[in-house]
Amino acid sequence: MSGDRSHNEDQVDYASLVNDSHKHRDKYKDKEYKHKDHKKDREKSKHGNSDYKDMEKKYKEKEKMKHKDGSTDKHKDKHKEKRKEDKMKSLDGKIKKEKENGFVSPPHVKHEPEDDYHSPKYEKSLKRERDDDYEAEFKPKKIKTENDKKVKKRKQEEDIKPKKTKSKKGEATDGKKKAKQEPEEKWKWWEEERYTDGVKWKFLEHKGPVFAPPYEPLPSNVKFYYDGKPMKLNPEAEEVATFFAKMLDHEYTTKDIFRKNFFKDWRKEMTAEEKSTITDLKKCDFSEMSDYFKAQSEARKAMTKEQKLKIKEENERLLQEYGFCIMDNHKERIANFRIEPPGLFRGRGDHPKMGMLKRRIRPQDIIINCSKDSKYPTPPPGTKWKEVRHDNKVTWLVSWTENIQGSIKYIMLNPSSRIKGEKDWQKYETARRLKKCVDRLRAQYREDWKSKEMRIRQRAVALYFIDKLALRAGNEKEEGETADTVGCCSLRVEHLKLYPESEGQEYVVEFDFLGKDSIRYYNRVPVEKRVFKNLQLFMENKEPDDDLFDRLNTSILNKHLQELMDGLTAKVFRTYNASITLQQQLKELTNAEDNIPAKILSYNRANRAVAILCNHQRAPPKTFEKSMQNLQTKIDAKKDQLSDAKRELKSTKADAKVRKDEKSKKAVETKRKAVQRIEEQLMKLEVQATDREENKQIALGTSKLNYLDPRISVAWCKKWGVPIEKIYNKTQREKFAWAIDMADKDYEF
DNA sequence: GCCCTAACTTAGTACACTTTTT
DNA sequence: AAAAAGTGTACTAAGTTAGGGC
Repeated sequence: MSGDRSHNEDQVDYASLVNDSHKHRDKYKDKEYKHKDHKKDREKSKHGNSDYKDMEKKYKEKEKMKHKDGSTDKHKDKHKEKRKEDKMKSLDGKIKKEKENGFVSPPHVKHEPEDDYHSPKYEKSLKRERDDDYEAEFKPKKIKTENDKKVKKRKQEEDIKPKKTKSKKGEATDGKKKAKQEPEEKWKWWEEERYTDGVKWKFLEHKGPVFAPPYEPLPSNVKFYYDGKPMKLNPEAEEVATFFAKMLDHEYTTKDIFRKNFFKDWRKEMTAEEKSTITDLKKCDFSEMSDYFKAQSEARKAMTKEQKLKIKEENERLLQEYGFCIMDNHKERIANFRIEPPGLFRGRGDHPKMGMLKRRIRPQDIIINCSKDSKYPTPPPGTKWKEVRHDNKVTWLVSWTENIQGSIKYIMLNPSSRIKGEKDWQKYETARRLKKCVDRLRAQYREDWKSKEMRIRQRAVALYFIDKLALRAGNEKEEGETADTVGCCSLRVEHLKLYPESEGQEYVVEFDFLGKDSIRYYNRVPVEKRVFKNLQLFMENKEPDDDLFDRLNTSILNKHLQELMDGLTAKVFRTYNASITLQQQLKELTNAEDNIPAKILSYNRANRAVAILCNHQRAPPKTFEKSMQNLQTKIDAKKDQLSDAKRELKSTKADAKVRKDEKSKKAVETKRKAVQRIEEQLMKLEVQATDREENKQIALGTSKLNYLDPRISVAWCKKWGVPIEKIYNKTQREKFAWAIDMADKDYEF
C-alpha cells in the first residue's frame, strides 16, 4: 500500500512528527476559530433519503445537483441551526484564548439549558456477547487441569472474605504474605476459561458506594455579601454558593456561560426571599467564603504528622471496606467506589453547560447491581436504594443518573480486574486480526475511491483518514448539549483546506479542528491524488459548516467494517496503528549497544511517535521552562566535573608512568573509573534533557494505557534486558499483569 | 433505516504524594 | 528541614459501539 502512509506501516518520519507536534497545541490563539456562520435558511433537508445514485453521472453534473437538491444531507445536519446561530454571536466577540490548563475556549456557544433527564429504564435485555467470535485466536494457552473445576464453576460457594483465599491457583501462590494491599497472590485469570455467552460473572457481592460527606454549613463569622450587605443564606443556597466561592480563582468563573448557568441553578436553591433580593451575580461577594476555604486548605497542609496519618488511616479503612468486591471467588479492586460529590459542572472546551449545578447523589438515586444470593449492600440508615438488580450481563456494581447530561454513571472494577483485563486483551487480539487483513482492506478502500456511488467514496475516504491519521470515528452530537468537537465522520468543510500544491508537495490537506476534549488537531498531510479529487468533490457547493461526509455516519461506517472483518470497528484502527507503530519504532530505534537509559529513551521516542499519531496532548507543565533550565545547569556542572576528572586522570597517568609502582597504577584505575562514571552520568542527564524537551506537550500515558499492546513492551524489555519497572509503574504493572506473564521476548504483535 | 441510550473505553487535569535538591 | 521537582492517583468528562424499539 503505497507510499503515503509512511508513518504507519513503513517507517515513521520521526523527526518530522516531533516537530509538527509543537504546533498542535497552540490552539486557536490568534486565529479566529469559528465554524459557524451562515444563513440559516440554507437548505438542509434531512429527508431526502433517496439514496440516489448520484453517482452515475460525471463530476460536473453531480456537482450541480448534489448538495442542492436536498437529497444529500441525509444522515446529518440535524443540529445545524444552532450552530449557525452561535456563529453569529461569536462574530462580535473575539476569541480570547482562554488558557489555564491549556484549554482554550473557542467562541461561546449559547444554549438553553434544560435539565430534563430521564430516569433509567428498567433493565431490558442482554446484549449479545462477541466473545465467541474471537475464540480462534483469543484463547488461553493452557488451562490448568487442576483448576478446571473451579474454572468451570466459577461459583460463589465459598466466601472470600479472608484476604487470602484458596481461590488462586495452586502454583502461583505459595510465596509471600501479601502486603496489606495485595490480597491474593496473583490470580492468573488469563489462564482460565472465559465466559462466552455474554455472562460477565456468576457471583458478585459488594458494599455499595461511599457517598459524599454531607454539607457542613459555614461558621457564622464567614459571611456572604450581596450588594455590600451581609446576608445569611439558607443552607442549600449557601452550599451552592460555596461551590462558586471555591472556584473564584479559576478562570471558569469569568466566563459568561459559566456565570449564567451557575446563577440560574443557584437561584433554584434560594428561598423566595433570597431570590427576590439576589438578582445580579455581579453584586455577590463571595470573598469571605473564598478566604475561609483557602485558610482551611492551608490548615490542612499544616497539620501535624499524626493528624495526617489519621486521615490516611481512615482512607485506608474506607478503601478496605468499600474498595473491593467479590466477583466469582476473587476479591477484586473497585475503580471508583466514591460517588461524585456535588459541585459545579466543569465541561471541557467551550461547553454550553459549564457552571450548572451537579446535584448531590442520594441513596434513592442509586441502583445496585449484585448477585441475588449475595449479601446486599445496605443503604445509609433511614434511606433506600432506588433499586437492587441482578444483571450478570453487565459489569457495573452501582449506577446513577447524572443531572447535567442525563447520562448514566457507573461504579466498575479496576483495570487490574479480570473483567477489565480480559476485555483489554481481547481488544488487542482484534487489532492483531486487523493486522492480518489490513492490506486487503486498504486495497479495497482505495478501489472504492473510484466508486460510482458517492456514499461509497465518502466511506472510503473517511476510512483512509481513520487508517492513515488515526482519527476517531466522530459521532454526531447534539448541538448545544456539548462542546462543538468533531471526529472523522463529523468533519465539516471548514475543518479542511485543500492545497493542490504547497511547499513543494502536491495534494496537501490541512486539517484544523477540535477533537475529543476540545483538543486541537492540526495537521498538514499530502494525500493521494484520488483522495484529493474526492475531497474537492465532497466540498463543492457546500457551506463551511456543512458536513464533509454528508452521506456517512459512524453507524454506516462501522456496519461496513463489520462486514469486512468480524469485530472490526473504527477504533480498532487506532489500536492497530498505535501498536504496530510502537513495534516498528522500537525495532528501528533500539540500539543493542546502548546502555539502559539510552534504550529507555528509544522506548520513549517510540511511545512518543504513537502519542503524536494519536494526537495525545497535554498542557506543557507550568514549570517546564524552569525545570529545563535547571537540568541544563546540572549538565553544565557535570561537564565541568568531567573535564576536571579527565585532567586528574591525565596527571595521575603521567605520575604513574614515572613512578611505575602498584599504588599509582591503582590510582590510575580509580581515576579512570571516575571519569567513566561521570561520563555516564552526563550522558544520562543529556538523555533526560532530550527526552523532556521532546515531551513538552505530548502525553505518553494515554497511549501507553489504552492503545499499545503491552506485550510489545514486555517483549522489548525482555529482549533487551530492561527492567519492566522502567517502563511500567506499579499500577501499570497490575493492569498489564496478564501481558507481563505471558509475553516472551519474541512476541510479535 | 433511524433514533436513542446503556454500557463501556478513552481522555486530560488537579492535586496528593514521593523524591530530590538546597 | 524546607522547598522544589517529579510522579502517581483520583476524578470525571467525553468519546465509541451495540442493540432495542419503531
